[in-house]
Amino acid sequence: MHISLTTEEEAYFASFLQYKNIRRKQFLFQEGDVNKFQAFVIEGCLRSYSIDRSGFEHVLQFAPPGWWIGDMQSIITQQPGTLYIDAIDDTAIILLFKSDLEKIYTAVPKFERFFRILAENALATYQHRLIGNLSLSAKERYENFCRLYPSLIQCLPQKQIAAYIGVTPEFLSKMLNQGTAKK
Amino acid sequence: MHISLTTEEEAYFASFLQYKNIRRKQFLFQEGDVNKFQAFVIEGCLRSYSIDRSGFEHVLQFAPPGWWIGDMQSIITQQPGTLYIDAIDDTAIILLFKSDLEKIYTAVPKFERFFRILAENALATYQHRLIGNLSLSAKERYENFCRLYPSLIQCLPQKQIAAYIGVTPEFLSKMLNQGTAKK
DNA sequence: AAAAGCCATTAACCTGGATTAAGTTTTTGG
DNA sequence: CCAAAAACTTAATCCAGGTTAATGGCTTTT
Repeated sequence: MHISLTTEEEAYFASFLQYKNIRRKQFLFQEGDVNKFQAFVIEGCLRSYSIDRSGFEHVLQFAPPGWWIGDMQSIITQQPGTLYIDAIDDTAIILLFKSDLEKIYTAVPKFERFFRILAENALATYQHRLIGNLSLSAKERYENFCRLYPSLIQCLPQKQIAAYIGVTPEFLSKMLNQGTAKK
Repeated sequence: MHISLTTEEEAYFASFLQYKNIRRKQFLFQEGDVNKFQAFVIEGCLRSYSIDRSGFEHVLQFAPPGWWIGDMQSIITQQPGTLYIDAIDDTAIILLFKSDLEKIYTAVPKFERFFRILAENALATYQHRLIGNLSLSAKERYENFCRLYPSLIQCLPQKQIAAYIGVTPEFLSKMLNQGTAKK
């Protein structure tokens, strides 16, 4: 994806990767920690979210297989983060530490390109979601969600979807059950 | 900022920059165009926004001096964009074309780093704003806005601020005038 | 200097979604 | 396999913020 590597470059990169398993409901990262790595999901699913002062969760991102996740603000500044990241299912991930990534950038500048492209794509995705949150109704945001994460609709508790699109679980339930004509 | 350059590198980079002036209310970019450049603001102020199907504007970004602006989605994919970009005041900008930027990346890989860091910072900013839109009241979003763009509060019409924080101009006006004790 | 817009304000009324508080079903961990 | 915890549903009530519309002050255009 995005760049092509020699076998040595691949091996060099792979030498920094750390494999890890996380059990359902366990935390990878909590508010107040300094986030020192990005995580790449191989199997299962992670989520990042914040908890507001009333105790409600707001989901920033789900990470099914193939997605990267981390508390970007904290990774960049190396200050304590504001997000939580935990596992929705038992999950297998690869960790890539910021300190290693900096070595990699120096040794193989091609990786700057790879992560630049990654960041630019993510940026465009968040801009699109923000516009959606400013201009669309709850139902339309739900439909967008279904388009973005088709694999997750079946396996995700409704309240997680509610926390992503920005409504209460009660409202989402009402919304889904009144489009349905009932005998 | 972010990287250090030799004088040759600086000159090489500068050779691609195109200076341009835009008059207040004129468009730099419109929905349906393919965005072929990023713009860097030297003086004045630009804004990017979308128009929803009811005709309401939603501001994605303001760009006072020192900020970059563009329709990221369109720049990446080179497909027609969904945003509008216009000038709030008479504005001086520098254009950097995507096609030139690709040459620059190849010639001086350091620039990959520069724009990676730029994209990562922007990404963290949008994540933060999204969390705010999910968890904060209109008044708190207004206060955040004042913190983010202190230089703009005075010179920006209220309806633009409303379109950024996600409320109607009528509601913003009500909100601002009822905290104030009158006589 | 009249006309035409644009912007801010105010006020009465409306509504999408929140809150609260049950009750029911499903999941899960032991 | 069972008890407890999560997750989902329903319904009544409430409210932040939207809608509509009228008014008056600026600014721009002619």
